[in-house]
Amino acid sequence: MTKPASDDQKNGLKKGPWTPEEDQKLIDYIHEHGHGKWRTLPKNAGLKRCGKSCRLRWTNYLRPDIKRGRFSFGEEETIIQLHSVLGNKWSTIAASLPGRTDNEIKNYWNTHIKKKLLKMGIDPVTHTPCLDFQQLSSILNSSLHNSPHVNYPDPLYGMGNNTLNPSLLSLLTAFLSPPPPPPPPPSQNPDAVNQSFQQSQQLNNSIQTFPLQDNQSCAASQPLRLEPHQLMKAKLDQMISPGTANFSYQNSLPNVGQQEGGPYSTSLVENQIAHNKRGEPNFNLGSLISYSTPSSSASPSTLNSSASSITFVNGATEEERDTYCSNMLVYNISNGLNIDGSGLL
DNA sequence: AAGCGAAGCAACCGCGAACCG
DNA sequence: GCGGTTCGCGGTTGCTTCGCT
Repeated sequence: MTKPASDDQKNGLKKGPWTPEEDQKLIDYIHEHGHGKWRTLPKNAGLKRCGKSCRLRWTNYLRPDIKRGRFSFGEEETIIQLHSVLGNKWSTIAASLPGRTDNEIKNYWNTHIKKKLLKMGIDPVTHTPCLDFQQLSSILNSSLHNSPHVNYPDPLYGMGNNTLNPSLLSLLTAFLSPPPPPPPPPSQNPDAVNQSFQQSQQLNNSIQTFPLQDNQSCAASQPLRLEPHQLMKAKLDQMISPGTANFSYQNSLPNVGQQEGGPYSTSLVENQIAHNKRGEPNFNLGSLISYSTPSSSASPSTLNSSASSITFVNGATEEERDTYCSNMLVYNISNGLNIDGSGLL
């Protein structure tokens, strides 16, 4: 059965892929007359296309300022951050990425980023973890037992040299993080969009602290989340023990040690960067995490003496990320690495 | 080398907003 | 204020390419 002819076809208008000749006609016409008046443009340019098709071809493909090629790390992260604020406002997102079209970003989101977020157990719509504990546990176990690339002797450590297994900690980070506040209603106002983006940046740059609780209270409130907390605490306690941990970058990040109820001693685990076969850094989450313990002068009333806290330096500016390699999570997602950070190693 | 499915991407479609007389 | 027209956006489709068997 043949499809009925559309209005465009009845009008003798062509559909489908553009030929180089058609492209050249459109380019020549727009160079001479500028764009706009899309309705009348094709006739004036001698094209058997509808105005809509011409506009799309120009804005998505022929425009001289279009940037081609692979999305950079920064671009990908901008997309993810803006999407978490704006949702599927592709044209608004595209406005923040010079040379990229809304269509290109939309395609890239649907074919790359969305799948990888899902693979990471992150809901691409809400940008919050969508794994339950059983799924998380399953991934932890499979990473421990089945990783063909990196033989981690421990699900949370690297090769036993105080290097945290970055992927699993990123997973835990996502799993343990509270959901972000609901996004503001979408707006086409550029000022409002910029403001939303800045707020998003500020939110991401802020420090999120998750106090570790004792077993009883944790089990009582959120039994399914008990084990990761306990596990992380135990591993970090072990890692931070005197003489075994290396610290650096202490002065390079926001002052995460000054918190209400302090003073705290805060250190960042040394950032140890492996490289994959392409020579690209395979970020270690060490730079994402600081570990705080109450100093001897901390008031017991403000902080239980047996408690510790894990502080996530979640985000930071692009420059800080680039400099201190603090966003292994997004990097791994963007570069097709496995959840365990292997894949290309 | 051929067949097949998956992935990637250009292009189309429908709808709503903006514009204009 | 209203109706018609144009434009732009987001969702979807379908063709091409790639990779695996």
